[in-house]
Amino acid sequence: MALEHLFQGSALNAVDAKGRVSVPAFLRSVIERRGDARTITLAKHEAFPALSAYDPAYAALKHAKIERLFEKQEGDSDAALDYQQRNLMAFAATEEVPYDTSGRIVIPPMMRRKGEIADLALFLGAGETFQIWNPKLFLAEPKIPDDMKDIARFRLEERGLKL
Amino acid sequence: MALEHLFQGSALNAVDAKGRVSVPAFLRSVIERRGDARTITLAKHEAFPALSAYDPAYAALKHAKIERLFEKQEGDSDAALDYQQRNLMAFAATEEVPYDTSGRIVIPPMMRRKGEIADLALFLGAGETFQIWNPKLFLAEPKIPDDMKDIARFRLEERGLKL
DNA sequence: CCAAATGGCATGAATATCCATTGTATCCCG
DNA sequence: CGGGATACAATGGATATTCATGCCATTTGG
Repeated sequence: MALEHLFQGSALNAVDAKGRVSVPAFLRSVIERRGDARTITLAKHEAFPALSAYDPAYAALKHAKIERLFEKQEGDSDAALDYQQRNLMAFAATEEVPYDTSGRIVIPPMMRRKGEIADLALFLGAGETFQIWNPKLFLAEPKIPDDMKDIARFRLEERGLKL
Repeated sequence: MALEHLFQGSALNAVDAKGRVSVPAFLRSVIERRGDARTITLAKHEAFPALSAYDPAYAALKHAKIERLFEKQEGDSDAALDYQQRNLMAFAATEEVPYDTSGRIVIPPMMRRKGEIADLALFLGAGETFQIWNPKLFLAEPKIPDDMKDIARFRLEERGLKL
């Protein structure tokens, strides 16, 4: 059980007033190699103030992971509740959005709020999934090691922004 | 689970103004024997002021290791955070670049900065991966034994450079 | 009928692809 | 054993494509 193509790399793109943003081409190419879809599922990240994003192929894998975890925990007192919550988290709390011919998505208002996305979106490959951050929050996040933050610093600098 | 073909040997190639550099043919042949890809993933080396480089086959191996480790630790209090950090380190902090028909890659600006690569690139086979150094930094690195540095000295001399 | 959302097009910059030249190691035949 | 010929590798430069993004047109829903 493993996905063949992995998301990697980073990019910083502009979010316009309508919440539209280009998904970097190198991430789209992974989606299109994994399947023939042109959609992205967005979710609040479990651990960070950011969005987690993935394609339909990963959604199936995610489901399998939840099932497996449940089997492992079976018998634990709160396993059933945990299982329900994970499923809701994975499916109710997500939104699927298509990207257009030029590779742009509209971040739905709820997700924009949950991920605290403003006018810049930092895309980070994370293997099976990728993440979308407000670069400001990424730099402020204590759980992110400092040398990782260099990615954001570099991408901002590249655009002539410093923050 | 081990890769059959290993990177070995050394070479010193020129980096042009656009950041283009030829990947030595003997390294490319290993990549192409491991899989059918023609891309290289670049990362900052964990211990040295240099770049670590590998092919998609090795990236998949790395991904599998991270997943297995997580499944083993699942339930531990900080397993989830550890997992997230490992994934970001392995995938967000790296960049995948294709090489063209003549075997050249463009070192992305961020990697060029992280690896402190100037106008010469020293390629060193390291088994499962290979490294790309600024030869000047290689010679200056205290953790590298002197007889290893003879490789760089020889390659420089070969080009009529001394440093 | 208006406001907002969506899809399509234009542009400038960044990127990739192609072609040409040079150098070097190898091979073959004299 | 020597010398030329040949193939491959590395590199420089020019051209062609692609990407991100602003702008405008069309649609949709209230």
